[in-house]
Amino acid sequence: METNTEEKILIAAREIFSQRGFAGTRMQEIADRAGINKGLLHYYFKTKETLFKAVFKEAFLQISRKLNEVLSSERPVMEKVESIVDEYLDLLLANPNLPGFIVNELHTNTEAFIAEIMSMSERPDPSLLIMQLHLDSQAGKIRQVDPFHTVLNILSMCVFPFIARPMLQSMVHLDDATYLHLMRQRKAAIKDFIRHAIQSPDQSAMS
Amino acid sequence: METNTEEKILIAAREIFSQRGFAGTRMQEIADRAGINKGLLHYYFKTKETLFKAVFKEAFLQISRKLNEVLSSERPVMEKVESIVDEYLDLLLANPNLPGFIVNELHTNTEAFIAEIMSMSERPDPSLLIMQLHLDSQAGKIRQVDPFHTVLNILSMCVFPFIARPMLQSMVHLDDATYLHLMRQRKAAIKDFIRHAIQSPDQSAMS
DNA sequence: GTCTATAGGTAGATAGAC
DNA sequence: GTCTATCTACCTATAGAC
Repeated sequence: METNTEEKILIAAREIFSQRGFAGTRMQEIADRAGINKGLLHYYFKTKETLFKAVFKEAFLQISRKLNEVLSSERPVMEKVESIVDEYLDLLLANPNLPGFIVNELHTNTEAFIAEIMSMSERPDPSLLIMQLHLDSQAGKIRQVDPFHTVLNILSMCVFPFIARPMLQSMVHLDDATYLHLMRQRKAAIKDFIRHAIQSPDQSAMS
Repeated sequence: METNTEEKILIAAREIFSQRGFAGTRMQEIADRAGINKGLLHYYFKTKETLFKAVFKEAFLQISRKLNEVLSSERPVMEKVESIVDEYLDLLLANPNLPGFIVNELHTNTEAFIAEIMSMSERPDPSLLIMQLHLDSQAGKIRQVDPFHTVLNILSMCVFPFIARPMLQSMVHLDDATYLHLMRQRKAAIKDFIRHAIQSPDQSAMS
């Protein structure tokens, strides 16, 4: 229950920045949410940009660390793919507007700003998984697929529903509870979809 | 070659708003891009919000019209799915940052604002396709799949790569030309992926 | 460390000449 | 219709009291 001021500011800043974006955020709103005044904000974080970078870096690291963790593990390809879906969806369910925040800021801001942010943290690297898919594909262990597009398909199915949530919810008129319920079903749905999409013909005949 | 002032403004506004978002856009920047001054902007569009709504409505209509057009056609399910991928990707390739713009604004702005925008234009309605998938699934014409998640998977694979472009390009270090080249390959890659993911076991044994 | 008050700059919008 | 000049409001950041 002991939350110091700096932590209170960061908590508030995470919420506001991730919801409104950098340009749409007012320092006043962060101060209000944190239960302090504007002056104190600048005492802890000299500028709006400083505070934003702290929040964004943290968010980006959360995503990229998790992604790298699963992408670089040495397991067999289908196991690995399934663990990507499982673990990545866990992260997204716990932080539903993380990907929207990141993608939005990378899209809105200048390239210099992006480059600076990117240099702060290791980028996710899918090349090992792509290589694995390529080899297994050659060896006939999975169906002949384009490895790059396959990885992209997997990421798409996991992340997109969270980014496009407002759009999707208005399309099908789902309340928040129902939407989250569907997201929790997605792990199974995505893994099933992928399995059938990439399994070799012999195996699919057996199923 | 005859472009009147209103059209020049709209062209400039499309570019700036879709790149920087509503909050990040300066009227001055739009005026500069259009080659006119701020005063004239307000002569044609009373407020920044008026101008934004004109631009956003147009963008949203472009997406939803195309989507509805394919979603509501009366063709057999696999044909329909393939035409969604084909036609939707054509639209996205012609307007690469359309989805990022829309998703970003729906995410950043208040619910009241979103509701107002949504009421302006018919929403895309996937229920017919969901129903078709359900029936074909029951009838054994395709594999037993969850129709909702299947539709979501299809949309995800089409749209996500465009929304997450800056993120993806930095992950794999692709220049713009290479990235666009990969996007043009996606039609085939996605259709292949879907086909194998939802085809019934009998058919897959034959392939 | 925390507050109030305010400086300094910028952005949206208007007024008025041409 | 198009321009320049300006008003007004707001927002980041700082100064200074406690």
